[in-house]
Amino acid sequence: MKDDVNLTNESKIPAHETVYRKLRDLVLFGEIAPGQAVTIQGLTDQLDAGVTPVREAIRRLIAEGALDFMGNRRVCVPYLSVQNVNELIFARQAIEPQLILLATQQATSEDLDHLCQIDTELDQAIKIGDVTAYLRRNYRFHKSLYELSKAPILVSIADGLWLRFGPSLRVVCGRLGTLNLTDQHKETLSAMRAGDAEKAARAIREDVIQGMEQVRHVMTQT
Amino acid sequence: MKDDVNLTNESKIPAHETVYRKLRDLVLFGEIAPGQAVTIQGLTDQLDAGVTPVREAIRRLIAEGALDFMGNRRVCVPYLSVQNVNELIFARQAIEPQLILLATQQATSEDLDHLCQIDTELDQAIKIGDVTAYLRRNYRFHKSLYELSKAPILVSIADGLWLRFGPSLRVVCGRLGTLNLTDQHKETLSAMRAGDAEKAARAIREDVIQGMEQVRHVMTQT
DNA sequence: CATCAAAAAATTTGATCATATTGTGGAGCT
DNA sequence: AGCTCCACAATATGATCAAATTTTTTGATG
Repeated sequence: MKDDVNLTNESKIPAHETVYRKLRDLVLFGEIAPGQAVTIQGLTDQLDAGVTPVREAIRRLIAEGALDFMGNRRVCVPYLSVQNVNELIFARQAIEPQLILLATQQATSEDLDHLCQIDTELDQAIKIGDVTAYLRRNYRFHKSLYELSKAPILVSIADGLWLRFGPSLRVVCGRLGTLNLTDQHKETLSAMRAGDAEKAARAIREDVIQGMEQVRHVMTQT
Repeated sequence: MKDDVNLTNESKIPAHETVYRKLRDLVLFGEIAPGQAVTIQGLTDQLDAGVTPVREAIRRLIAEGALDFMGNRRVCVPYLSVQNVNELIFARQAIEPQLILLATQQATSEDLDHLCQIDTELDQAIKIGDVTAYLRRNYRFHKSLYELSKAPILVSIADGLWLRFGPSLRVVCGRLGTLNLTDQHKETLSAMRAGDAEKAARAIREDVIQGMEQVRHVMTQT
């Protein structure tokens, strides 16, 4: 074992788990661009971890579709084809409104307050033009929202979808900036507060379509 | 390295990949029952593989939701709650008809012939009462059908769903036998042959509902 | 100057071993 | 008898090393 002089050692969570989360964030928030190769040795240096945990983390990400295993033992973040974008649009429209429907039935007033706070922080990031903060908070908003549904399988599907189009969101922001970003978060939350599940679901569908159309637009330009 | 005296060595595919597929089949076709624990050492013996490939395979299956990582480093095939079954019903209804829609547009006459052949073999398995063959061929029918859609992301989602309810299908057959199994495969194929994508999609939706209702029925009995 | 072959470097893959953690069974105590 | 505590067994985790495979570099030849 590598001698671990880390005194603040939270040795509850295994290394392959922390490596997984770090690598996942790198992909999800576009810090590793689409098309970019991911080598196992490169990650052991970058994340300061052993080779065994890194390998397991990579396998997990491949299984989730976040990484692509090119036949000749080379791994990279996948490009999205136009076809792929269309699939993602369909899948998100199919799944995420349903999550909102369920979430509306489950949400307490405190839950909605918390979401509202995240959304405020999100708006701050947009105003400053902080792309990284925007991406992280936008993800956190949706993830927190969906988890209210108490529907773990549907949440994991939605999460898997984010992992696929996440890298492209940064590309979109790099091309279009954060200023002309619009979302339907306020409309969603107010509908949820009113208990109007259908309206909240429609608002999220709008949000999804708006976001994905921007992705489609940038993708087809290439 | 373990000395490999295997002369018919198809050394193209790495060990972790073959282990993954074997283990995946074990789960998918219910050879490992829901609730049953999966130990890494148990699998190295059972599958005659090293510990490293087995570990990576397990991580992959966990990522796909086929295995469940209990906090205390114990891994097992998950039970399905009633809530889970409802989620699966929703997700399958949302995704699989769309795959049929796309598949109908893409399918050639030879594709449909091939599917028809699989379906015939499937009927044979039902008639004989061979549960294992039924499960494998039923999966193969749907998987082959969906792959015609040329929509890899949606296919991978559908595949992930099968991985979750697959183990329960064997339980269902064990409880109800194969004799009173009905499906909408013939209707689906004939609609596809006629180019009626909508009708084919409706037929598959029926097939999905019928199958999942049986699962729901058996699950709620417990 | 381009092309192809061989050597070298880098990287993945899988086995093995040391360590840590968890679960279990039994001894001893009240 | 019932309970606690400790020792032992089983298992997971992560580092390290050897082998294999792939990519890159180098050099030679037309």
